[in-house]
Amino acid sequence: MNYWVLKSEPTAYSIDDLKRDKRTAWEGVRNYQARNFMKDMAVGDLVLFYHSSTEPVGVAGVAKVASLAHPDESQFNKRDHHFDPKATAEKPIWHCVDVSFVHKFKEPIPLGAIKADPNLRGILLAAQGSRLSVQPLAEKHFKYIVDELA
DNA sequence: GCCAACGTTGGC
DNA sequence: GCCAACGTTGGC
Repeated sequence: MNYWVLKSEPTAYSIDDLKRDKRTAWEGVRNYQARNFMKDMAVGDLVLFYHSSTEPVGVAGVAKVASLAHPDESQFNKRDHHFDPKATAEKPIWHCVDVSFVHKFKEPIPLGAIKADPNLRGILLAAQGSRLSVQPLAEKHFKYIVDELA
């Protein structure tokens, strides 16, 4: 079992939206590295749901991978902001997994607390210039955040 | 709103 | 295949 971080701007899609929807396709990722990580995901993998561009930025809760990667439908939709003219149904370019809601933390764990914690040294989330919206996460870091910080 | 970091594009 | 220009991300 593997662990991951998924970032989202809460104005676009928040953990409350996921709580309401229970499950959603994680569409709109348009970065090859992030896409490749989603292809590596397995059903049941656990995910930290991270809120970016908000106050405070940080981990808002836990989600779970609910499907293997499948073609991201938004790449085919001309009206969608994430439309990709180079993608075809036969040769889709972008893939996404479904994720389901697990838990929302009472208070989000601020990025600052994650950066300051020596137990989380090396976590990709705290790395300088870490813009990737889908990131792998060490099991020990996942457990520490959920068990000790949440 | 600024800007550093990073990814992508495209001319050569 | 290099690399400058450009676009995007995302913390601050």
